[in-house]
Amino acid sequence: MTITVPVPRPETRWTRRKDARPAELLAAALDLFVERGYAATRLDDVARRAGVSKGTLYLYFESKEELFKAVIRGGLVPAIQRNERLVQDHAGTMADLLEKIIRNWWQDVGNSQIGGIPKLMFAEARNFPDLAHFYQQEVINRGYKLVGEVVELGQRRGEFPPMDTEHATRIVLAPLVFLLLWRHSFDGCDGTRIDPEAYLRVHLGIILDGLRGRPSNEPAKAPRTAADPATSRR
Amino acid sequence: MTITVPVPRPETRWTRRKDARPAELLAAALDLFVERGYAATRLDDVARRAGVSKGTLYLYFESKEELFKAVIRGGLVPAIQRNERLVQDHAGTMADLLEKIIRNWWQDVGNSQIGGIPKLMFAEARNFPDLAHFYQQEVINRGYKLVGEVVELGQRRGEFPPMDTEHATRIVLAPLVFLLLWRHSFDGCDGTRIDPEAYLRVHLGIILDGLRGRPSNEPAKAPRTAADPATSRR
Amino acid sequence: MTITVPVPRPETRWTRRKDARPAELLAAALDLFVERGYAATRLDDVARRAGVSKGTLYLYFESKEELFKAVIRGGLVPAIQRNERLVQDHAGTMADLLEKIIRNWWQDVGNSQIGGIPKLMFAEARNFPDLAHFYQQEVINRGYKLVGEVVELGQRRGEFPPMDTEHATRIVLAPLVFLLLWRHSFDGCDGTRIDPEAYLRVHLGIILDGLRGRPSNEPAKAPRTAADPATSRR
Amino acid sequence: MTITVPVPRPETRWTRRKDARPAELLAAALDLFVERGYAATRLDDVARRAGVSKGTLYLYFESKEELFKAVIRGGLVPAIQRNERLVQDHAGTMADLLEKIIRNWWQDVGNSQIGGIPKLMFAEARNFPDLAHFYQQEVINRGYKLVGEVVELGQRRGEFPPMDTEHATRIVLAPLVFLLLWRHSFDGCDGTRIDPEAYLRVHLGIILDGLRGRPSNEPAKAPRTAADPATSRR
DNA sequence: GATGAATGAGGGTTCATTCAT
DNA sequence: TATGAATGAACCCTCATTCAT
Repeated sequence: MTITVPVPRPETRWTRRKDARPAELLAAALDLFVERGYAATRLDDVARRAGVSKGTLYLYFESKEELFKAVIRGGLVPAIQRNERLVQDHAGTMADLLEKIIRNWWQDVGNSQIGGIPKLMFAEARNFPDLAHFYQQEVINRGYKLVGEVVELGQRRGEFPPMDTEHATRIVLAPLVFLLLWRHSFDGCDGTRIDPEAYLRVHLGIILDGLRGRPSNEPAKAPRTAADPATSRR
Repeated sequence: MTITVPVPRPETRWTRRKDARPAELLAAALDLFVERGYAATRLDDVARRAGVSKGTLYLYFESKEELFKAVIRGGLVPAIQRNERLVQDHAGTMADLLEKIIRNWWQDVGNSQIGGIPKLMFAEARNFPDLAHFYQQEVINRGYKLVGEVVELGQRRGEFPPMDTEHATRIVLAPLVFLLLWRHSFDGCDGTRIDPEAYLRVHLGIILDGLRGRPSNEPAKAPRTAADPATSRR
Repeated sequence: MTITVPVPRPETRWTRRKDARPAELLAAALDLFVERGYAATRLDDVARRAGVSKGTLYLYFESKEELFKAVIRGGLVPAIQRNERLVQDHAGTMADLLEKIIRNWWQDVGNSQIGGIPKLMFAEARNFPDLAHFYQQEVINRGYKLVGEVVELGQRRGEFPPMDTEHATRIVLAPLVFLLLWRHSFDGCDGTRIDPEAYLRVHLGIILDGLRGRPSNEPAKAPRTAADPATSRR
Repeated sequence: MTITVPVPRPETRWTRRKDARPAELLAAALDLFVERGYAATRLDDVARRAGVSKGTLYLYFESKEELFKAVIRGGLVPAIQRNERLVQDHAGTMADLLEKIIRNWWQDVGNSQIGGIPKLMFAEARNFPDLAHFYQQEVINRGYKLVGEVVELGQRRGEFPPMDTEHATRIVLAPLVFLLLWRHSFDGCDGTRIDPEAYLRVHLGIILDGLRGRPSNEPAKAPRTAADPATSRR
């Protein structure tokens, strides 16, 4: 019915195809929400950043709250799904799997703006109970289950000793969450900047072997020289 | 307008020595800031909760921002100081010291309202750079240094293997921060509730020995009270 | 962008002869204006109800105000004209004529949506002076003159006693206007619903007996169909 | 508790006692609502007319809708009550009573701004169902009952002939309502202005002669010469 | 002629802040 | 010191109107 002719459209402000708008708006909103928080973000600014007028926002989102929800919904689930597939297909050790998951997750989430969503969610969970519920179902619980399965499988295989898997899973996840929060709050604020690669490497090392290290023969971790992680653990 | 009869009224609301006021106001403000976040907290509510009128707030704090800063400033420093003294006086193993610190900290911070401050600070750090700076100096860095010294000393004494102490310290702290954030956001929201005691115990266990546990013969760590974790985990 | 294939599509929505459009739009607008009032009616809704897009409205009406005026203008004049002809052609008593007029008018106006126009006009007269002027000229004055002539003729013929015809005419009309307003506002709102037939019958009875006086024992007025009112009133 | 000293207060803008404010605000709101209708009335204007800022409105009324409701509530009920008492205490004929009621009502309502409320209510009843309900209960039904009792008593006493009292009551009231609406809409718009006194006199004459029937030969009503109404009916 | 995405002025509402008492 | 009425800037949201397609 509608035929898009290859004529180069002069890109007037409101000739942009409707399909692109929501994504642009969500991107702008994500930026600002992450940067300033929910309340401090003015829809005027979101609109301006997306290059549209304020009213246009309301063609696509019913309210600020709905916009917020849409940002949350679109943001993290895909990254989780990727790792869910990874877990199903993985063949090697659980330690390797954990490393891969962490690496993936950092690539997908840590380096992009959506990594700022958890900060938002922690801040606003009590103000938006239904949204918190949604987030817990779709992000937290799925991520938790994902890692939990790895931990549990590791135990069953004898790779990890028996333990309280529920809490152990949380301990595995906590430093990842912390890193995200840090990056979107204090990081660089005082000159201090956490190097994510190194931080994650150490996290993995500690998770696997603890501060006291593996009494076995090989060195758990070379402090700060940042040996090739693949080497340091084989 | 209101005529104060010269009868000595020893305990009316507004006869209270003014010294108590700031603390009452800060307590009320803390409650609400923690519960709702900075922007969503109305000074009206703070005043009402403190049992004063809105105008009175301005006798003690120049603005909402100043009130917020005062809340943050007053919040965590004392808890840190306690542990700083603990480190200086400690005699036993670093593992024991770590356990004590965590326990203290949970007692002081985890169970009180001030435990909600980190959530606030993460959320608002980018909106209040100077406050973030203060918080980083007075809370984060001091807490970091505190734990960092323990880790480092553990290494020098040979209790811990050599490692990247800076990141290791963060990995030790991250689950503590996470627990605080969780309690003031999602905890109980979905029926899921983290049991702090158990969580911290597992945390300590993992930190010290990792998921893979200590292959040697001695029990990883018997967290004070609890049954042998090996047991408790089936 | 949209390419119309030369296949003759005989009855698509937008192939309709443009002559029908204005009437459809006016009908939709009338419905909504009557239901919600001028300000609360959104052009979006008018367009949707007429099955066109919002922009199309502006092909036919310069503005919301013009649309409103068109609705009002088109509304009642035909009904008035019908009765004007009736008066000219009538042969019998004035009482009969009055009854016929009232009956006609209720048929034409009372049961249709245009009966809601007076409510609109009373509400908006002060906001649209020129429209009020038009309405007064074309509807009120003509209706007034119409009934006034009947009253006056009745007097001259001796059918009615002498009286202040101007106000008497208004008194004749007022209950008719009231009925219209009622139907489009409170009717049925509280369970109370005025039965127009009975109401009009009583009105006629009162008006006539008032105008003519009751010569004494004979039944006031037997409105066409209905059971003898004397009976119907116990 | 609060002692109002007789010192002439310099009448600063916001020293005005809180007690006076609501009435001032309601008066301003009434004026504007009546003049422009509900939607077209801006709270800014209401505030300005009352000599306060917009925010002040919200100290006294939760929303525009509540303000509207308050205007309605305060407006008409007292006038009704006055006539309710009148009915209870009345000793003479029902015709006299009706005349008094109409006269009172015009004094209380017709000449003041609150006479504009019915116009508002008819216009907005469908948009505010709960308000319509309230109005019907507190104003319409009470007024209806008031007049209905007079009519019914007149019948039982033989002063009026038997009739359908329910509708007859409405026919008595309709011209009164009409007059109010007229005054707040078209009156004077086209040069035409209804003289309330004369109009009401004629109304009464018609109603009574209709209700009582003409005793026979005496002239019902001298057209527009405005004979003393007391005379014209005895 | 018809569309519907885009606009932007305008109004209701909130709330930090002020200040006469 | 304490009050709380008053302020007014700011923000969310609506909707009549426009215009490229």
